[in-house]
This record gives sequence, C-alpha cells and structure tokens, in this order.
Amino acid sequence: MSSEPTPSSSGPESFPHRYSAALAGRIEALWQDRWDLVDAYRAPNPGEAGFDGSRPKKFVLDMFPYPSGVGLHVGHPLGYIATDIYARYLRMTGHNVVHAMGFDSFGLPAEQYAVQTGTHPRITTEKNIANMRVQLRRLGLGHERRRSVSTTDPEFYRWTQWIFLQIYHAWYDVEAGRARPIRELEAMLASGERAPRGEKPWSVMSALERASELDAHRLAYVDEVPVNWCPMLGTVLANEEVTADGRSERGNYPVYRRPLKQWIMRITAYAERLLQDLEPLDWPEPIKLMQRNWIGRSEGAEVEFGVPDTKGAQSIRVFTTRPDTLFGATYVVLSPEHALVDSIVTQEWPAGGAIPAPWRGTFPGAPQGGFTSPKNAVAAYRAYASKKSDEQRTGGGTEKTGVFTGAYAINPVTGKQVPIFIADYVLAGYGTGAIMAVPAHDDRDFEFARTLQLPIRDVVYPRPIAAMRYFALHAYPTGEAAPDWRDQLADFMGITTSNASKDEAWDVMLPIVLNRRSRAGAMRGVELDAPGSIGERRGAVRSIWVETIDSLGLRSFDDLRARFEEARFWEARGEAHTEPGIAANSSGPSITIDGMTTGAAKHAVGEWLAREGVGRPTVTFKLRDWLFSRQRYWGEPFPIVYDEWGRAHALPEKMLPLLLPDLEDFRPESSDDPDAPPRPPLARASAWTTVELDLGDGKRTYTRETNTMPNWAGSCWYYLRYLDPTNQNALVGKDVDSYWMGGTSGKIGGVDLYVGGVEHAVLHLLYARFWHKVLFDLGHVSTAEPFQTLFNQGYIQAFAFKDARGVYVDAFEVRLPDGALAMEHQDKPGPYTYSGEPVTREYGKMGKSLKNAVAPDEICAHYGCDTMRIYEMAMGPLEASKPWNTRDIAGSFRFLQRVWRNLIDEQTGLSRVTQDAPTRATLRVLHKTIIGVRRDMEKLGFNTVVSKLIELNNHLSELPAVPLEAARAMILMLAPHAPHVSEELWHRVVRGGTPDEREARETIVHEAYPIADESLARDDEVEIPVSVLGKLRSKIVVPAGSSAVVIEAAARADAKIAELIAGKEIKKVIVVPGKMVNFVV
RNA sequence: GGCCCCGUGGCGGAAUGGCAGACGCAGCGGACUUAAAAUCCGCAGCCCGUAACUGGGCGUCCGGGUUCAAGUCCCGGCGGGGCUACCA
Repeated sequence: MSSEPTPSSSGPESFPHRYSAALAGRIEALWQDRWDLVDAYRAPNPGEAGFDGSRPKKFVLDMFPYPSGVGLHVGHPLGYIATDIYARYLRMTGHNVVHAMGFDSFGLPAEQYAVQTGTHPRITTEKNIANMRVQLRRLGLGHERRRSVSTTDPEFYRWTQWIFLQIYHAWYDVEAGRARPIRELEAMLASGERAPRGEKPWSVMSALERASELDAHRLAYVDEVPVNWCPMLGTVLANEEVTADGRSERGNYPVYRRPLKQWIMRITAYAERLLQDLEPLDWPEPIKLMQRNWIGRSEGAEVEFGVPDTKGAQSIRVFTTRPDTLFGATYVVLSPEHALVDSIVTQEWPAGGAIPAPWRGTFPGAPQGGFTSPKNAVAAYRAYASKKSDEQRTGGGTEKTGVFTGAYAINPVTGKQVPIFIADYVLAGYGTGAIMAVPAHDDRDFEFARTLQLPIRDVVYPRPIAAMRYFALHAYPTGEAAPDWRDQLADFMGITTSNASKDEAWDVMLPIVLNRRSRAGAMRGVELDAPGSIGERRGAVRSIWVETIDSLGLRSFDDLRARFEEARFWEARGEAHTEPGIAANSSGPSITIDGMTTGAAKHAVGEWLAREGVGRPTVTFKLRDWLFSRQRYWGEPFPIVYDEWGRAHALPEKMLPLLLPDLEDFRPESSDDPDAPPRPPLARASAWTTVELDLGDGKRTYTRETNTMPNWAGSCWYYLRYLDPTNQNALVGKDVDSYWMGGTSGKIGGVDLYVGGVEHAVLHLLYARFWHKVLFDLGHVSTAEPFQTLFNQGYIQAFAFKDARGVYVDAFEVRLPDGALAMEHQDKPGPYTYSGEPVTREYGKMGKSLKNAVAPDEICAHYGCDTMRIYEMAMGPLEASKPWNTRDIAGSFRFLQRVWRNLIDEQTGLSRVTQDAPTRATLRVLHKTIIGVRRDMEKLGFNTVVSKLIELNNHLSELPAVPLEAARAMILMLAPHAPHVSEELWHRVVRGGTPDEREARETIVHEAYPIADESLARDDEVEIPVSVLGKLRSKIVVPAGSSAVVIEAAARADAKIAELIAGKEIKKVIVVPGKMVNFVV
C-alpha cells in the first residue's frame, strides 16, 4: 500500500480545500458524530413519537455477522454497503425504513477463538463486537443503534429459549396442516377425539405413559438416532454441517456416525409447506432450487413384501418411485442397519449350495468362497459397512457390495419368491431403509445384480423397442417373418410410409436403438449423411438401422423374438433403462399393466396396492429432522431439566432466561478416538447442573440439560428482535410485527430485502423459515414466511500467490519481472517472484490465511470511506463475484474529487455554483440521469448508478459554472452512495454557510430524492441508425416523436441510403420510431 | 454421474431482441510546468485502405437455427464456476 500514489500529494498549500483523503476523513468523522448525535436513522415504531403510518414501510436486512477476532477485510462489507445505499434511497423516497445490524455471537468460531487466545468467550466476544462496531461505523453504515442485538445477550437468548419452549410445547396436526399447542392434543386425547398411537386407550394410561405419548408428538424431542459425531470438535453436527467427504464443515475434522441421544426438531413436519411456500418468494431461482433439492420431495409408493418364513409372517416395507416396475423386482435389499435383519437372517444357506457363490459374500475382507452361513456373512458385512462409512466415503465409483440373508420375500404382484440381501447402497435413513430392486430399470440395482449374478428382467421398453417387441411376439409370432424380417420390421415401423406420426416415431426410436444419449445429435448425423428427398433420407435411416440390428447381435428373427420372450433385452443395451416407456412382461394373477405408459402404470399399481392392502402411494422427503443439540459451552442452554427418572421437564417461562454459567474451563473435550463419548463442558458445572426447583408439584431435585443449542438458533429469529429490541413481554409486539413484517398484497414474507451470501442457501435460510412458520402457526408472528425478497451478493475475490512448497506468501510483496508489484498490475501475466523466488498466482477468495486480505480501514485511511463505498459498488453487479483491484480505486476517488471541484472552490472552500437557470441541454441530461438512476436503484443496479452520476458530473464540468438546480439534484442522487461528502456539499452548496451554523437535524438523510420531469428529459431531435439488410449504413437526424412515415422518408432521402437502395426492389421497411430503420431489399 | 449458472477489448465491466464495448483502470498523444506529480483536452476492439473522411471487411467462446434485426431467444459442442452425490 505504501507505494500507492498519494492522492493528496498536491499539497494543502496550493489547494487548501481540495477533496483530499485528509479532508474526506475530517468530513466523514464530523458527520458520523453528528448523525449519531441526532439519531438520524431512527425509525419510530407504531405508537412511538414521530411515527407516520401514512408512509409505506421497508425492512432492509443483512445477514448478520459473527464477530470474528481477525477483523474485516474489504469483501465483508460489500453487502452491508449495498443495503445501506438502498435503505438511504428508500428513506429519501418517502419510506419508513428499518435497517439495523446485530451480531451472531454464539457458536464455534467465537469459542474456538476464545480457546486459541485462552480468554473467556464472553470477553473475546464483547471485544470483537466492539471492534466490529468501530469498523462498521467507519464505513458510514446507517444502522439504527437501538435495534442492534447480540445473540449472546441474556435479554436476547431469553427469547431464543422461549421460542424453543414454544416449539417443545407444540405438535404438528397433519389434518389441520399446522402446528398447535400440545395441550390441545392432550385435550383431544382426553376427550377421546383422538386415539393414542398404540393399543392402550388414554383413559387407562399411567401418567408416565401419557407423558411419553405427548413427547412422541412434540416438535422438539429427544431421541437416540445415528448422528454425526465429531470427536475432534467434541460435538455432534447437523447433516448440513458435514461435508460430502464426511468431514466437519468447520475445521475439516473426521465425522463418525454414532447412535446418540440428542434433541431433535421435527422440521420434516413442515417439508411440504417449506417446499410449497418457496413459490411466491422473490428469491434467486438457484437458491430455491437448492432448497427444493435439499427437501427432496419424491412421489412413489410403499410396497409390502411378505416374509413367510419368519415368525408371525412379518413383511418388509419398501419405498419406490417406480411402482410400475414392480413386476421387475427380482430381489429385495435392506440397509445393513435395518431392524428386520436380525429376525430374518437364517442359520444355514438355503437349498444346500444352489445359490450363486457371490451371494455368500465377496466384499473386501470376506473369506475365499464366501461365508459358511448367512448369520456369519451378515454379521461380518455389518461390521464392514459401519467401518466403511466411518472412513470418508471417497466419492465416485463405489463397487456395489452386499450379502444374502438366506431369507426370501414374496413379490406381492407376481407371488414369486425373491431373495433378500443387505447392502450398504441402501441407506437406513431414507424412505423405509429397504428397497425392491429392479435391476433392469435402475442403475444401482443393475450394477448390484451384475456383480452378484442376480436375475434381471425387463419390464419397461422404450416406445420403439416396445413396437419391435410387438412385431416380434405378435405380428409374426411364429417366425414366418424370416428371412427378410428386417425389411418387414422396417415396414412395420413405418419407415416406408409418408405418415407424419411415423416420422415422429423414428425421431424417438432411432437414437434409442443406436444407444445414443443425444437424440438431436443422432438425427443430425442422419440428415447430413442423407441428402435429398424424405424418401432418400428414410432409406439412409433404414440402412443405419439395419446395421444397428446386426451390431446388436440380432442375427435372426428368432433371435429377436427369443430376446423379447426372455425379457433380456438389457443384455444388448448393457445398462439399465431408467427412462419412462411402455410396460411389458407385467401381467400377474390379479393385475396387468402391459402396454401402459409409465405414468399410467404407476397410477394403476398404486391403486392396486391400496386395494389389496399391500401398500399405498406415498410421498417421501430427503429432508431429515434437525439435530439441535451440541456438546459445546458457548451456546444457549436448553430450558430443560430432568427428574430422577430421566424424564424431561420444561422450565416455566418465568424462569427465563436460563443463564449460561461461568466456567473456568470452557474447552470442549476433543479426542481423536472415534469411540470417545461426548462430554458437554456444562456437565462440569456441577453447581449449576443440579438444581432444586418447584415445577408445580413441590420442591424437587432436578438435573439440567447440559447440551447447548447450535449457533443457528439465534440466527433463526434475530431479525424479529430488531423490530422490538427492548420488549419485555414478547419477542416482538403484535403491532410492531404486523407493521414492519406486514405483507403487502401478494406477498407472504415480511422482510422486503434480505442480502447475504449463497453459503446459507440451505442452512440458515431453511432453519429460519422453519422457526418462522412455527411462530406463525402459534400466532406469534403475522407472516407465513420471514423473507419475501432475497438477494445473493457475489464475493470480492483476489489473487493469491504460492511458493514452490505450496505455502502462501504475502501477496503485496510479489513482484513482476520489471520489479513492479504484481498486485498493482493485475492485468499483467507473470512470471512472479517473492524475495527472488518464483511463485505461482491463483485466483479466489480473499482472506487472512491466503495473505491477500485488504482491510477496509486501510482504504478508508487512504481515500476515505465514501470512495471505498463508491468503488465497491462500481466494481460490477452486486450479484457477481469480482476481483479486488486496489489500483482501480483511484477512479472512484477522482470521481468524488471532480464532483467536489465542480461545486467547491479549492482555494476558498466556498460554493462556486451559479444561481443561473440551467440550459435546456443541461436540464435534459439532468432529468435523463434522474430517470436512469431511479430505475437502477430500484433494481439494485448500484454499479450503473455510479456510471450515470459520473456522466452527469462530466457534463456539468464542461459548463463554466454548475447551476444550483443541477448541483442540488446531483448531490441528492450521490447521497446514498457517498453520504458524507454529499452531506457536506449539501450544507456548503445548497443550504449555504458552514455545517456548524446548521441546525443538526436538517441532514440530507431525510431529504426528498429528485423527481424527474419527463418533458424536460425528452430530446428535441434524435439520431436514428438506418440499416440496409440489417447492416448499419447511415444515420439520420429527425425531430423527436417523428412518425414512422416521416422517419422512412428521411431515411430514403439520406444520400448514402438512396445510393444503396437505388434500383432495388424494396421488399420490406421496418421502422421502429425513435429507434431504427431497416430496409430489406 | 446428476442439476444449475456463466463465457463481451490488455483488465473490471455497459447494453427493455434495435448504433456492441457506456463508465472506470491501465495505455498513447497533447496542454500547463524548468521538470515531475496533480489537473485539463484528445485518441483508443481487430484488420485493410485513404491526402482526408461520414471508406471497406471481421468482430460478444465454437457450430447451427429462429428473426427484417441476435451479445441477448432456441438446439448442439467446448471451456470455467457452483451445488449435489448410491435419496430407491
């Protein structure tokens, strides 16, 4: 940075009032103090003094930061600057705007930083928050101070705990489609309106049984489930916090699946609504898609496969999205963890050795020739599978493994026996943890069947193959088609007719027969090879097809027929056919679906299953319930205690907040032993964990829950607290909520603009929607969704440099061959050197660890924060990721300097605008700019706003002196982007005198934004391009608003055009008034 | 493997289907200056031609298509990025 050309080098003596970095700094400090003093950003709530309910409201929100110890780099505030500009614009256009900033200060980062520095997290958190406040204030961000919250503040987390209790005391009424208080369920059970899940009626249940019946319905519940246990972090993690290769998102430590007793939130109850309510939200489509994928709704059916040999004739319930392929289910697979495995596995291999060898076990570690009994094989395979999932599942080509259980199930539709396997490609957590395998029509089943030598049966054919099959089996069932069967088949398929629908059949059939993925590609190949008439093309198609038949090994008609009779067409194809088609080989004793399309067949089988009582159509979701407890210190304590029998009791509201106890040693117990048990740090606070309470039945001794909540808890609802930060009676007052969150018509979400990075697409944004919906159902908030409009800002990226060992080096010391600093000349390619050693450049994130971070404080000191704000916006569209280039900042700085110089005398510091009225031309430029800038502001196009203001200023700088009217409008338009210099100019130029003479409240923050006069923006005459045959040939000038007739006449009169069209027949003339003329000759 | 997004000068980027490259950085030329910085004015996609121009051609990753007109819409390919990954 030291080699930056110093912008203030002109020296104060020559231009004492030039807009230098030093002057910018003074102006910025002055106005930041003054804005604080007058509470400039205060937005009164309904009922408060100064509230004006006639103005429309806007809630502009940032994803709040966690206060890290390392400080900000210039990438962090990008979104904050954008929302600040937008909020300032909205204030100036007559809106009540709530805009605040809080701190997400519980959780792993704060705790890890505390552990590193050996300081209590409360201390480090407070210090970091204070630090961050200073950094953010320095950027001139107009946040309302009184609304700032911190999730670690007991007055805040009191309500986090309160919301937890609301969720705990609620259940999901599926019929009503919403959450309801648990006591309503209790009342319904007591009155007999609802029956308990089991056999036993409510009236004869013991208190304990009743409690557990209720517990089973709660939206927050305790359960022992396989969870992601990370011994190095000493905590369990949510699925969302584990990366694809089985490591922790934070710290990248190994994660193991372990069954542990944990708090869980029943987010799955909301799966359907979380999916449906995405539709009306104004969110980026990719984010919606990511949420849809995460929720993962799939329609299908459950099917019962009876297992007759077991005691009590149990059955295996499988889930399939393809019930139409039930006839092709040639085996059943359970996940290794499936509950039924133990009861079905047999002592001996059945039928004394008649089973294929691979069924006995061929997975790594299995003995040569397989195991001696299913029992051994299953036990060994289970051990193998659980160990395997412990290691990171190295992505990609995973060999299918599994073993036969010795047992058979009955395919309900065929009545035939199918073998039951266990295999780890079936997941315990999805669907029913068991599948029916249809190898002919599922890639995974196909692979497994090939490996274990299981039967494969085609039951769905692509349409053309279905037609071939019909030809083979029915049109010429006895083989009389030979020897010219291929021609006959061609005729049968319609190649020689001119029927259009047959052409269409070809389009579909050919690529499939050719086994090509790309239909259009295949067709083009044919078209290119076959010039001439349709008939000739068909001839070419036919010969290609005949060749194809040969290449598939179909030597004779009988061959073809045999292939279809045995339902082994997959052999020729060599892979599963997973696309829809026509059902075949699908006739059973009580149902046939042969000839049906896949859609119709699904429906028919679903109905049949329900009718026969062996299944039903169902919907399954990928979304799992949300693991909500962590074995960490720095989190919200659960307002839960356990009695001597280990039953959970909720604390009453009046005992909130339940304070996090101070601990000497707050460190988690980390271990590299995967079997180390979780030990929450709070368990060591013995004085805290054991407590005497009266929960309604006298004083008793209880033990507190020692887990804490995940750091998502606070971020699930913080935006609501911004609205009513000091409310003692509710998390947010009803009037306050309905005003600020209140939906405009057609909107279901409350926040009008929410800006943040994509990394929260499925974590924070899904959890927050879930909590908000529960609060909505229980009547605590007025909108069904929290965030109506979401905007994903891009990232500021940067170059980083690595030496030969792969270690990052200080990017700002890397040099080019000519000795220049590489970061100052980013458009120059290498080679690069660092202390004489060669280094390589890479492009990506900015960060301390990459040694390429630029701190906003540096930039503010060097240019002022207004310049930094302008630059960050001018870099490009907000949603795009773009490279930081310190050198480019000069352009933004020069822009502000030129604005200043245009309006202020650099010698005297006084205004140099003129009171003269602006010329027609200046007014035109001005009002065009207002129109354009307003349009860009509305769509968050802050980069093009800067361009337009530069253009306006460039125009004004050509004038001898800037007219006041134009200066005034330009200052107002500049105010959202560069509030400090605009405020200063406002006072010096528009209001006159020095700032100190002004009554403090009259700040530009609440001035009205300029309004364009369309008539002034209109041109007198316009230049119109004239093209001939789409090529630009000349330009004409006509009065604005000329009719098409006038424009065309002028275009014909143009010398050059006249020459070009002379003697040619003009087929068509396109005239778009005000835009262009095109002659088609 | 599946799904999604993106490819425009030396660089960041503009462009409701209607003059591609606004605006800025870097660059070049000039003015001012003893000189430099700063500032101001001008040039600037590539190729060819001209004394000059308001001259000609090619240009938004590549190949097709739709259209009077395509950076923009459609199909196919190549390249880059993101998400997801045995979800039955």
